[in-house]
Amino acid sequence: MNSERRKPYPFDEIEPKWQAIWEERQLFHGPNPGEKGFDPAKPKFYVLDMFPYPSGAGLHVGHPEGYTATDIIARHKRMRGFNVLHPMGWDAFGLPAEQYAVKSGQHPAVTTRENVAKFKSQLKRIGFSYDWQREINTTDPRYYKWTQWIFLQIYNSWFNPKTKRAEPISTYRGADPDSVRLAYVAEVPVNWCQELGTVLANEEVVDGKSEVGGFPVVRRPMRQWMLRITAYAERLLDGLDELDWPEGIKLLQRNWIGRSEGAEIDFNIDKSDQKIHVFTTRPDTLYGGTFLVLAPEHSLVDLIVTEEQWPAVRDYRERTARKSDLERADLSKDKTGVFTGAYAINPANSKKIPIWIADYVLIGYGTGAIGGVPAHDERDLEFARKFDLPIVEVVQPLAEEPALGFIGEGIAINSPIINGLASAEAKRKITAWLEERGQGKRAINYKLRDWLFSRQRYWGEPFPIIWEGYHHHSLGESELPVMPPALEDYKPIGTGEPPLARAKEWVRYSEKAVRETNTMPQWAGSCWYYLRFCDPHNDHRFVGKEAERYWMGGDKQGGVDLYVGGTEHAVLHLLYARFWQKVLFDLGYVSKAEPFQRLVNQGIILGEDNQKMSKSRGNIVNPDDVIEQHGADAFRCYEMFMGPLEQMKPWSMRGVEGVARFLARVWRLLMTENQRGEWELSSKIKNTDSDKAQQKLLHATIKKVTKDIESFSFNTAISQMMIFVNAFTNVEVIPLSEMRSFLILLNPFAPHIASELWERLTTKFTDARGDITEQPWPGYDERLLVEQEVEIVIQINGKLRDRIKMSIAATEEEMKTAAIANPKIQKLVSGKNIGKVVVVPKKLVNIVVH
RNA sequence: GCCGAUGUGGCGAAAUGGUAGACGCAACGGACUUAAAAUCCGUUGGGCCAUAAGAGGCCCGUGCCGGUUCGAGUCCGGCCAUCGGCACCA
Repeated sequence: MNSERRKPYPFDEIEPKWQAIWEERQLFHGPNPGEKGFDPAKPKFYVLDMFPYPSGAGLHVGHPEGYTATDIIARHKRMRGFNVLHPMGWDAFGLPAEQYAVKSGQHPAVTTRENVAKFKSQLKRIGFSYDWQREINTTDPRYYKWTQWIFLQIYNSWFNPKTKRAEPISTYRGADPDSVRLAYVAEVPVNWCQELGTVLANEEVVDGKSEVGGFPVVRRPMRQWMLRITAYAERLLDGLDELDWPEGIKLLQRNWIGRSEGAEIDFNIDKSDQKIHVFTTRPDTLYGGTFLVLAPEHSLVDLIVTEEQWPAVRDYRERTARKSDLERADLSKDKTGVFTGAYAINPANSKKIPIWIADYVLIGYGTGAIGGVPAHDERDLEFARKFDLPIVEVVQPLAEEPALGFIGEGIAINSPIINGLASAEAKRKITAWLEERGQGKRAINYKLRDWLFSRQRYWGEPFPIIWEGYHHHSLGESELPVMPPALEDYKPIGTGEPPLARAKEWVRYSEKAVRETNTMPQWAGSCWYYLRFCDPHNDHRFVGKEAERYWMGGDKQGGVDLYVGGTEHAVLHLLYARFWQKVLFDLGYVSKAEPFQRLVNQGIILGEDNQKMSKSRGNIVNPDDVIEQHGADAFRCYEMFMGPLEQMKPWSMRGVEGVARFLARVWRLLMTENQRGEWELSSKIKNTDSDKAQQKLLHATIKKVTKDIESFSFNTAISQMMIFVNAFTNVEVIPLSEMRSFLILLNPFAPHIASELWERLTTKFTDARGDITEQPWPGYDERLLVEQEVEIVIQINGKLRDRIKMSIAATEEEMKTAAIANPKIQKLVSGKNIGKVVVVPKKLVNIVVH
């Protein structure tokens, strides 16, 4: 006897069978315009998953959560007559493959190929209906050729502040085009990670440590490629309003962009021609400005510091430079700083105020200089108290509270020009006053920084750039793709020079020119992959015009109609991709300014212990094991049945079993086991009419499942299907057409079992043709859902007291009369005064008594 | 510190301002079986009353406190807790 427990239904046979059929018939290929099989009458629907980084660990249960949701939508939309684009690919440049290469000497491409193969087989095993003809891989030269090409478009563009659009650099009339390109080189303080041997984007640094690996990150000035994303700050912010995204994600992006309105004020320096520009959101507090603070790295420091103060300033700057971001941001520590010896003139009252440097002022925000207003800013107050600087109150709070330390809006005091004005008015007036005198202007500031776009890594896209001395030039389109050289050693050099610099032959481009040796960050490939999916094999263009217009165009709905993925990309990928899309839009290459019309985030799946899954906790669930035991359909359905998609929720193996039982019940509803232990179609299935109650249940089920799919309530859709199946256990006759309709509803969730049962029905009955995937989605008849009799709830003062059955047609008056006449109610209200009686038709009667 | 999300049985969760706990898990009881598994049937928020039994009845209950309403898990105000994001952003 086989010791292995018998499978409750033969998912291990039918799942591979249907996966092979789908592949062989290429059922899920969505044709492009002009392609064979393209039907222009069908509306398009582009449903996209965030493509994975194919790590060596393989798929975890978090990936298929979003993927199952999009698969349900994709299968549903196809059955509703849409031409569906549902692709999958690989975001395969990245650190793990490179680090493995450093250790093993194996080329990252080999590791990547293996990992992709594993991921792909795992995804296929779950039965996702991807159009595999459109598979892409960001590390494929045929793909990154176009990533490099897009970089060249960015490099060869500038942002025209008049039109607020990117334009070809040839339209720039200034002297130095290199100073305005959207891709430029700058010597900037960057996040340098010694351990990784590379610089990182702000977005890749978490709590002063690298997001990958958790290694310390320090600030260090280096020459790097930057993308001028700040030029798009306003448009990136405004564009959010029109998007159908979770408000929380929009907010994260808004906060990341961090728009502040205020003024830039020019302070003259005593005994110097230099001016210090200061950004403030509170120009109304100018009279309270009793000192200035520059960031230690501020370029004016060298010019204004007095001889006497120079040693202290130099010392302080050195100490600051050594600090990691984490140390510098440590709020618990005291404020530190050094007096420069120089003084500025407060333009409001012409008073001389001292200029300090302090590391609580950041070089990266605003102008890297602030006006210290200690009475109305916590940090300035702390600083002033520590160094005994004067404090002047200039805002009177409206409520009874002390003015000192008050940071809200109130009434201006001790400020001759604006005394008595409310803060908002005071801001306007003082800004206008400054503007008249050429001492300042209205200004908007963003937290968003330009995007540090170069990395000192091997496993990334090389830049299509060459250098002649200190001048960079772009390579021609015909020279793409620029492929990385073969290397023996992938290790970072450690000095900040990229590993590509080792390939001396490759670096030498010509007599005079050398290649850029930095590579692009991992985000580059994912910034435009959704475009490539529209036309993945095009050798002449990054995406064909017609294909782009068809899939990414459209009127109200546009671009990717539905994008599903985790919140971890809220400010990284999703911001970068929007930025590239806008540049390409400005240059006329794409139809829409926004790539992702609708975004849905799936929640994190926790381990059974309610903790985040991790190797160290040993609570990781491997999808392969689940599929082995319960089948892909059960796996899919469980992932959807766990709870609302967006919500964080713990895994439960018991829960999987429950859903597996449901699918087994579906199987046994239509199949019985004969003497020889073979499954055959149940003889109870008859091609006859269903009874009233069954009909009603079916139509209620169609309605609920349809609506729930549309609203992403997959868990309740499955509940409804369970109710449907439960109603048919132990019935004598199983009506064929009801089962047909039910299988269609089940198909997006559990496509293998639905396909198999459909096929088995079709071999015996001739009422339908073709595979289940070709069937149209069933409609429902609202009239069948209407009850003849409804249960009316009777409440007294809002409390449930009794229920009665009444005809659906009962009038409000009849309901009221029946409720009051009810003996139980009579007993309860006797001796009391009946007041208002609220009647909700078909639902309830509430009697108010006192 | 600021911003956001979430709080409902033993557990995952359902509930257009109108019967709280659908559906599933777990648990318990029963049928089938030599036995177990599987399957099927039933019970299952808490407390109290009642009864030979079967019914039946009452009170409390959606994090806490208040409010609006005939009626609040749902709306409003204030708190608490958990999770996530940002964090000296001038």
